[in-house]
Amino acid sequence: MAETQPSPDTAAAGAGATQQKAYYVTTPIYYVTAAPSIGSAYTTVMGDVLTRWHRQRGERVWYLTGTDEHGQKVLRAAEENGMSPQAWTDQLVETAWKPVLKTIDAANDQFIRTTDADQIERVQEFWRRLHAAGEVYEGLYEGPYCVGCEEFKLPADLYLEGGVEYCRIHGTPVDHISETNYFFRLSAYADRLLALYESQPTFVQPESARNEVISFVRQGLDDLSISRSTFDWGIKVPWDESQVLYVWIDALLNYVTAAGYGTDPARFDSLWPVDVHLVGKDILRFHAVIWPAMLLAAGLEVPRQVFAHGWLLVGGEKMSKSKATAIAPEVITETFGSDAYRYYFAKAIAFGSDGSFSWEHLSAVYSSELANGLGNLASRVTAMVGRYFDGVLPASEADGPAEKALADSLTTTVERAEAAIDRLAIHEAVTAVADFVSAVNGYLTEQEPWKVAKDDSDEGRARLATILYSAAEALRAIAVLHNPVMPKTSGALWESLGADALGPLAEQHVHDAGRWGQLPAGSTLTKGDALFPRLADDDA
RNA sequence: GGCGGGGUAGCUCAGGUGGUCAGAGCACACGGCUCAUAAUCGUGGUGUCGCGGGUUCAAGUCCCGCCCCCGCUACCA
Repeated sequence: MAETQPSPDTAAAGAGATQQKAYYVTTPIYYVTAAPSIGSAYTTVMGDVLTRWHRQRGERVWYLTGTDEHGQKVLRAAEENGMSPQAWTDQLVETAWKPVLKTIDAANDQFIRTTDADQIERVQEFWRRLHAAGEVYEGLYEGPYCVGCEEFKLPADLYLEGGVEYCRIHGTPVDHISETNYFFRLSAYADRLLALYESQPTFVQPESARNEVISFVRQGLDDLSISRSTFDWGIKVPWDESQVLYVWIDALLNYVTAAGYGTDPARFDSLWPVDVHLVGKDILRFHAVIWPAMLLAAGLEVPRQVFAHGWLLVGGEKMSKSKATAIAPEVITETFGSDAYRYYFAKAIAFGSDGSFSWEHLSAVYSSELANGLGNLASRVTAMVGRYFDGVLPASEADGPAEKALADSLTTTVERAEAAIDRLAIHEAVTAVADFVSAVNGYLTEQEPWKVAKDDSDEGRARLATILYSAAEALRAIAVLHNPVMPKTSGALWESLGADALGPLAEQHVHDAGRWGQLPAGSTLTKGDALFPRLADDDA
């Protein structure tokens, strides 16, 4: 996989050209302590649907994902596996994190690693500047330290007994020690952050996330320790090589490094500020508090939005690796394919809320909506055009109220979906299209083309032609509108409709998808393999 | 403890400024149809809207109390 895949329009812009600001979206940089689960893949899929949708509006888009590889946990995992941390992350990234992008069919434009030489250099430069500007000072970090763990502990990792704090892992009393660290003057930014949340109300979304962030900052902010001296797997503090930067403090900067900060001003101007940082709500604070403060300190623009999605719940609980409820994406795609995988997560879970995952639900959605709904619709339409018109799409000559209603329904569908995408209500956008699929199935059942086909009169033939043309035209729009969610299936549908005359599917703009009558008469329709094969009993 | 979110049909969830707000999808039952992946379309029931009080002509919808679940309450990411 290429680190950077310039999109066609990037290349077309040419050197020196003033580029339109791209719609820039990021996933978190995933922490590589283990292989990816459907939890991390969920974020990537949602970002992928969102960015594919924007691309299909004809916008210039940049979609970034990547991995976060420093810190004590990674170091420890590497040691447990008898490897150097670099070798450990190298193999995990290559064998697990990059391949999962293919598994879920993500079309990211770039993949950044926090261990990339470029990233390291930019991070050091960034902090050198803040240090020089007086935003960083040397201080004492004090906290409970467990000798057994060889690390500072969090309050949650301790229990109190007889007024003494014990480490939960070792059951031994912790020491209170201090080390010299460097601190970022985060406390100085509380007011500016609150002003930001106020003046840019959608900076943190959804509302529940915004409220949590605001209430957190209102409590006041302490300065942030940004360096560690007890281990060395990290980026060296540029003015004090005995310390490494705290992992988040280097990781967050990936979003600007990837955009060309400090290396490519023109590129940076065309990408920054980021339009949306997609994050899980567990890492909201880093993105909604610390990150904008860092940017403000550096005199850079803050993100336009940080959007926190919910947990995937399995059996009512947050999916977790320790409870063995974590599911690898490929376990699902092996049975259902990447398109159904994407469709399920994009539609069945309200983006921004927690969502329940279950195999039963996944199977039910696949069967009813994809196999029986969309797949069967494509099947019946192509079969009838084949049977009654030898596979050649007839012209629509006898439009009536039913066709008008269908076309109107499509117009509404596009409006609904577009509006939903603008609010990042991705599930609503997909639902709008799914509802239209149902409407087309209803249209066919009501128009009964198989009965009209028995009428050999000119009027009968014209009516039959109109019904089948309309159904095929509706499928054309469905292919376009579902392409961001299910690119493989939509491509197959596009092909089976013989829609190539309209150009490549990816170049069909969503806002134009509702214009009725685009599919040319005379197109050759072929009934290919089932778009979504029925599940075998043991899969359901 | 404080703050925030939530407890609504078998399942997943909408609704929530008080009066067709008792809903959708799935599942289930019955009927239509037979072009299609035994698919599709229509119809139908299901619920003390967490518990107990209160305000009101009228309360899932407002007020009070209580129970339960989840998140946040800073440096694991």
